[in-house]
Amino acid sequence: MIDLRLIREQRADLEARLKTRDASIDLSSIIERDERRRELIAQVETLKSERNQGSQEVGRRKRDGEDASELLAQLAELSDRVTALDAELREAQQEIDDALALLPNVPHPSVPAGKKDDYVVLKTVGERPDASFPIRHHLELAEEKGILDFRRAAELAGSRFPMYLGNAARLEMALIQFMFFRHANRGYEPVLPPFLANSKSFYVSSQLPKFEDDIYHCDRDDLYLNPTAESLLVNLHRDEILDADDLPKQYVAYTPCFRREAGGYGEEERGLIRVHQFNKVEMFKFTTPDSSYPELEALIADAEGVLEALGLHYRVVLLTTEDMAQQASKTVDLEVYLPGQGRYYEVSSCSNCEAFQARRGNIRYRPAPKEKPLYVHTLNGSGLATSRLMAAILENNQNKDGSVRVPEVLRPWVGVETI
RNA sequence: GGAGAGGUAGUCAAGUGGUCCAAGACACCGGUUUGCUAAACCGGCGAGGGGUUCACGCUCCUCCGCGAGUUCGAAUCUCGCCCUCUCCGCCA
Repeated sequence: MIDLRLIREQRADLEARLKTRDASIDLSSIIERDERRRELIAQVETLKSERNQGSQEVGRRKRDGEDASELLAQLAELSDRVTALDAELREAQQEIDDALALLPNVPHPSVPAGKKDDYVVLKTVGERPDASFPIRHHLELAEEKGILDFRRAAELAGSRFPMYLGNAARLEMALIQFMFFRHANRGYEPVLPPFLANSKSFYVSSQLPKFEDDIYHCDRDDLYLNPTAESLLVNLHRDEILDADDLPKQYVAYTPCFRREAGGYGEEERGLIRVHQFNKVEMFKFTTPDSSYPELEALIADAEGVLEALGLHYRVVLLTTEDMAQQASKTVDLEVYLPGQGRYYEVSSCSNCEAFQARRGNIRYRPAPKEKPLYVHTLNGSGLATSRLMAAILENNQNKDGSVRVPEVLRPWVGVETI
């Protein structure tokens, strides 16, 4: 969430920047409630101070055997007023918190203002595959080979759940292993977190309260299924004050990801493009504020390294203000080209959330001994999501006879050169 | 799931209704002494919020797992919940 003090002190500038994300944003009601809140604080604290002094006087009189009955009556009345004002204050605070929870993060100045399609292509790497023969859609090809079976998966769980069989299962596990160990061997602490978590955790990541419809919920236990390990990893240091010397702290996790995709999807997202369950290797960093943007560049480079190692053609895209997730200040996507679809698809999203999540999760660091703790910056990046990678490999590495070349780096796990 | 014990500041830990405005120790920071290191001694040392100040600061409120309640007053009493440990049950 955004710092309330900043809203109070730099309202005009802040509001202008937020409107580039959502033109309907208006900070006036938050400002008014904050003024009311501070008035109440001043009143209630004066009364509490009086009450505390009075109560101490009661204690003294009782010890000294003096009469305190008149004072007690006054204090009882005082205490009632405190209770009433406290309730009013709580309400004002809650209204402010609720409003703040829905505001998006302030976009970084380098982020282009505009709609989804106004994205900026920062660079393009590699070449599209040789189109001397018609490339087949990954779904047709995989079903023909019997290595992807959505029909049987639907019997188990409904539509849009994948079932990998045989060489697809091997390839999927190989991708996970390859990416997980690659990052783990390059300075990211490996983590296998719980795959379910409570509402507080998803509030910190900012999936809640705004995007509740997008995630699965287990009613009986009041737990949510992980939609992205970002949500889990950001909670790793919740309510902690980290040592400046330990920053940046960087982690890599493997988790399955579950998404309801409540909005639905069209024909162009057949197959593995948009599914309720997919596997993802996620990178996450906790950094100091002044190093978070250099760390974002490093994060993007680490994600790119995977695509380069797999030999896939991709481009790097800077998202616009309207297209970013609520918590992000700046987001760069890696998009891989799928010749079967004739377009690029996101396989990684790397964001700097600055202090937005840190403030929600109370994640701080101490710049130097004795100095006041400050909020860290948090960054997340897929490194990468497997389902679309699988589609990318099936389409990009296709041979004329329908066989598929297994990328060199995955062969130790897959065990064969072609599928 | 059942029974019991517990949760206090960075760590350990005292505290069972009123100078608790949370003792003490360790760790950490500064200083004194000192061939060096160490030790000893002295001092400092939690967080959030409000007010005030150019600022250093001063001042008030809140926080003893979380949330309600009783009371003039709660770390302390009551209720609910969460977590940890031990034992039992179940189980990959």
